[in-house]
Amino acid sequence: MSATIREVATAAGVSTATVSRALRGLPYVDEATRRRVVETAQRLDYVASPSASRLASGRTGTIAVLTPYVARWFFATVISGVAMALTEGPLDLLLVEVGNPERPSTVPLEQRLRSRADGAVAIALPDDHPEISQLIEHDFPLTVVGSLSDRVSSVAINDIETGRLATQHLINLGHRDIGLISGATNDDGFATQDDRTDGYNEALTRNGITPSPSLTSFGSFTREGGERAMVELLSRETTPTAVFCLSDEMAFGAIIALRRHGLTPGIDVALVGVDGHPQSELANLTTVAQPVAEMGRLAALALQEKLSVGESYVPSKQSVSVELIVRSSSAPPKGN
Amino acid sequence: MSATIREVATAAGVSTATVSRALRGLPYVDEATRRRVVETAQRLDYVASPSASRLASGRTGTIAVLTPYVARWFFATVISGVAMALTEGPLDLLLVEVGNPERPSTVPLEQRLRSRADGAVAIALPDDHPEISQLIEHDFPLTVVGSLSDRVSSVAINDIETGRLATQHLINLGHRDIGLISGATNDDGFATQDDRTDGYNEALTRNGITPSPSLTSFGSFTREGGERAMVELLSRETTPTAVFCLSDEMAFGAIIALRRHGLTPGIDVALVGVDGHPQSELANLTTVAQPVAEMGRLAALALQEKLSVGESYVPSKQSVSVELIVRSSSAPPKGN
DNA sequence: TACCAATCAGTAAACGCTTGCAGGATGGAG
DNA sequence: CTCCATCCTGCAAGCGTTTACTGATTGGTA
Repeated sequence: MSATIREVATAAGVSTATVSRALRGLPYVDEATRRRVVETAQRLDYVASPSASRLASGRTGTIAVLTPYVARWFFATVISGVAMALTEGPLDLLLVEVGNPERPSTVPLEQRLRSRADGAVAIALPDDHPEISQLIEHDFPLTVVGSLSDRVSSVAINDIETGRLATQHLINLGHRDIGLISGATNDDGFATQDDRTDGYNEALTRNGITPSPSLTSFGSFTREGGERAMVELLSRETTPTAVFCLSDEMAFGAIIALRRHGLTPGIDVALVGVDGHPQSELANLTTVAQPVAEMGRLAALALQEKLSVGESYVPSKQSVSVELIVRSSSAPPKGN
Repeated sequence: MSATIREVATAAGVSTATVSRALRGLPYVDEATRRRVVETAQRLDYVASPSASRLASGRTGTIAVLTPYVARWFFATVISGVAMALTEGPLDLLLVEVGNPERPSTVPLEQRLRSRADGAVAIALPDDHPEISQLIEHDFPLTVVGSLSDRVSSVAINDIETGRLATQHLINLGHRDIGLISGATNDDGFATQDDRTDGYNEALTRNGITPSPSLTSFGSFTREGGERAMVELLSRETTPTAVFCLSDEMAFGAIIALRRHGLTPGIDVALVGVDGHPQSELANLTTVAQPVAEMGRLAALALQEKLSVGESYVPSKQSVSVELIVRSSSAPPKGN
């Protein structure tokens, strides 16, 4: 195999303790000795065995990313943000699928992470998700992105404001019958969804419009779902002149549905999404953009902070700002 | 902390060796003993320390995914395919950024992986990429997806056929001046790109059309790049009536560029992409679709096969089939 | 009945680091 | 010149598993 610390020690004429200290930049090592050790290690192509140092030190030097999906844009982009933050240091990134309803896991999350990662950042998983909650109770260092939390550090946009912003934009354009394409129909605590919906309702109410449940449908945050949801809205008694989609991907689906019905987004039905998805420009989609990669980076940094501070760490809530990007999918209603 | 194997052993009234064997399902342990051990382990909430078993066994139970990008659709989707294959077993997935020109790494890849993963699957990295090549020379178990290789197992589409298919489609529609939006301008061995280009040239030649370098531009496989490349093509002396884009994302950029110039894809300029990107439907983009997630899954399976077989493993080349999906972005030239 | 193969279980030696502890220099202060 | 704090280094005890080996049963066979 590869050289061991003992071989390096022998070759450099020191003890393994000194090699260990020298290579990790610990104090109390003579500069000349350190140079000699480093040089020897290089010459022997020595790299410390992670398993051995993990076992001995109790630290794993890896952080886990917990995500329900890895290929969907939002999730993949957060992951890349985390990766970005990590490549600065020597930390490993362990990818763990969690909370994907289609592929439930058999082993409890806490057990899958124990002695395997020093901490984790969870993507779009609320802190009351069963597995996440369990993790927190075990005092597993955690940071969440995509939802705010009182229990652990979190990075997210203000979802209420986001909903308000998008809806107000449509109202300003003159729309009154504003539909909503939401996510999951079962209301099991998906805060993001609830908050955006609250913002939507708030904006309506504030402008003297009574929210109507008949203008809401659900698209499970997927393109296909968005398509179905739009079709459904189009088949309701009163059809909206504008629709607020809780994600760009659902908005993409909505666009496709409109097209199928011979309708044009922005002409026949105004559309606003959320995300700032790369393809929103292509789709001419008005959207409330969030700095997704940056959110991942911030979450990773917060986690590292927590890991280095230890016990006395105080959870922080970072709320990053969104930006309304207006494109031709949102325009005044036909009459105007 | 958590229970150790010794505590379980004591509690179950056996030796640690027996616990180890019982829990891992090894033979030569009495069924009654095994049950007792398993039950005890469960009761004590025991989970074997990965570091310890890795150190003792020499196996890491981890496979690394090497990728230049984690957020781009193709890469993210391959990763998800790998993850899919891994969740069947107890393997960890280590995510490693490699070969992203914008963020070069300081430590040699081989050292970053040594004793850290049992094997790796590399995404869209040719087997003659410096770091990958070095890995292969060190006999590090590797599988590549996105390019075929003679040195290690690989999963990919037939890129030549892909180029031919797309180009022939355009020719069949009646086009003669068929442009090409390729990837990187510097020809450092990106086989995928070269092969698709070969297929393009072949199709042209076979139909009596002489390929002209003045109809090629480069978009670095990004949307922005595709946009620039299209703008450039539109400014050439003879402008193509159709353009073959080596990726859907570049085609998206091309569409945007066309729109800026008041041109309509499929009417003024026919467009074909490669990938089967989820948003290709939204963009009405004709594309040569590849089963990306499946490719990731196959690569992961091949790697596991290699790991379990060992020395005598013979590298395999898996060529998965593509499918031309025709949409309105490709239509006969205006005159017809 | 004697013998052997197959099963089951335990002992203890790795695996390759980290780190508490202690000892030897060294140099400045008193 | 003595004393002490500081710096440097080595010793050796873990860290928690895995896995040869060895030994003890057991049951089948000749």
